[in-house]
Amino acid sequence: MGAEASSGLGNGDAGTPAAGRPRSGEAHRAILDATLELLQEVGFSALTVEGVASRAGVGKATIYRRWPSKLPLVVEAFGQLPAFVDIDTGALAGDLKAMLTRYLEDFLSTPLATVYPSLAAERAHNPELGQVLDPVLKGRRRPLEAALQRAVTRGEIAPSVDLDLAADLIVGPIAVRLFFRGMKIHPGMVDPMVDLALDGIRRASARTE
Amino acid sequence: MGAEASSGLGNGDAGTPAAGRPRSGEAHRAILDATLELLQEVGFSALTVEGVASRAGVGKATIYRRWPSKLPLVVEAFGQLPAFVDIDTGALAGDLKAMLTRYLEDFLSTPLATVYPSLAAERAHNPELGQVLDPVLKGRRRPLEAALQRAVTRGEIAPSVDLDLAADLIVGPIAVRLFFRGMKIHPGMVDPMVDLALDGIRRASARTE
DNA sequence: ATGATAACGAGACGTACAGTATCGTAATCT
DNA sequence: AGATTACGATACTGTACGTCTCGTTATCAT
Repeated sequence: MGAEASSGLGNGDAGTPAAGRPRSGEAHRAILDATLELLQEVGFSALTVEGVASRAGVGKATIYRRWPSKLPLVVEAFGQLPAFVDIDTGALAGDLKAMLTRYLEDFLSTPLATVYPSLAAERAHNPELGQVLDPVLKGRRRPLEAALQRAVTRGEIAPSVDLDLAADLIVGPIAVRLFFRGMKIHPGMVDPMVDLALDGIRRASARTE
Repeated sequence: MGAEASSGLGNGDAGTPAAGRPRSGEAHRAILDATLELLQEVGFSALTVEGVASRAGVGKATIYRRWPSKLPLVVEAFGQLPAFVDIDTGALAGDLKAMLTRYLEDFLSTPLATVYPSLAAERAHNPELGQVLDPVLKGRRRPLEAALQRAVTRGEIAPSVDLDLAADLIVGPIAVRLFFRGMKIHPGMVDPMVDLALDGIRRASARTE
């Protein structure tokens, strides 16, 4: 366990002299866990640092020693939420449908639906957040891009297609409905959505090949 | 003070019993204007009701007499921001490209980019907001749906196409890039985006017609 | 061992702001 | 004229951020 691939801002470790008592990894994890729990229970805007400290059994200073404010804490907690999982079915349509269906399930069992738009809202008015957030978001999309890249290799779509735009075309309708329109997306809705987007992408392939 | 009462048309409310001093339409507008100004200047999360009252030259009670909390105030101010403007060029692609280009311009000159995701974030955790917001959002989309409907009438796309989904497919990539990825969308980017989405929609037409 | 250093949980503190309540005043109705 | 209600202003309560100071504890250097 552990496998702390995402320790984030953690101490870069390079020859840290480390005088004095070292920071407690246990407290670190307890804080992130409490943050995720509370995000799920009360949502982002009602989340308080005092509540996190209390839930984690930690002093407020212990939180502020690690994160300068509430926002970066939430960003790091967000980074631990499930992202796209790469599924290789051998065909693009199958990959996308499986991956999106899986991702939608995660939305029901995690605070993703609350945290995602909150971070988007904050970044609109806080450019620094974007710099912290973008690498995380990029990592979360990677499996999607991998599936598209496989389709290119397979010859399913032309190399000339803008894969970044294609990914946005596929994810776009879901994001709009989920976040802006507040619709709950029926799993059965995924297939027609993917088909519609894929038709556009394939057509673009046919035209430019 | 105020020498308002400018002229006649008070509130011509039909049959308002209206005992006592009537509410000042001038204050109402000043509040909404101040809200929009401050949304643009400091963004949603830094907007305070006290700041709005001060900017509008109004007491806080005057605001809370009209709106039960900060959120509905912002929703109403949001409703006054520019939405899609229907442009009829005679062809769907032209309509959409013109409308989206125009809309993107509005994003640079209004607080839309800040307010939109903030409301989306709030609704995720506050169902009541959705009920207030949905009619507003629906109204803002209407020109988009009108253009798609014209295309159906014209025979450009099949009546069997899910126009609601089609609209989301067109708007989706822009929303994702604008709000979640924080990209600034070059006007020249609109055409390929519309083309890609439209290819999918037309293909669906060809298949089911 | 012994001391220097720094993190720990707890919580007091100052500041800011939401939302309510209360002023005295001003506008409108009967 | 009197009743009623909104007005701007401002005091008030409650909550939460972010800072700071406690006494304590863990780790390093000597």
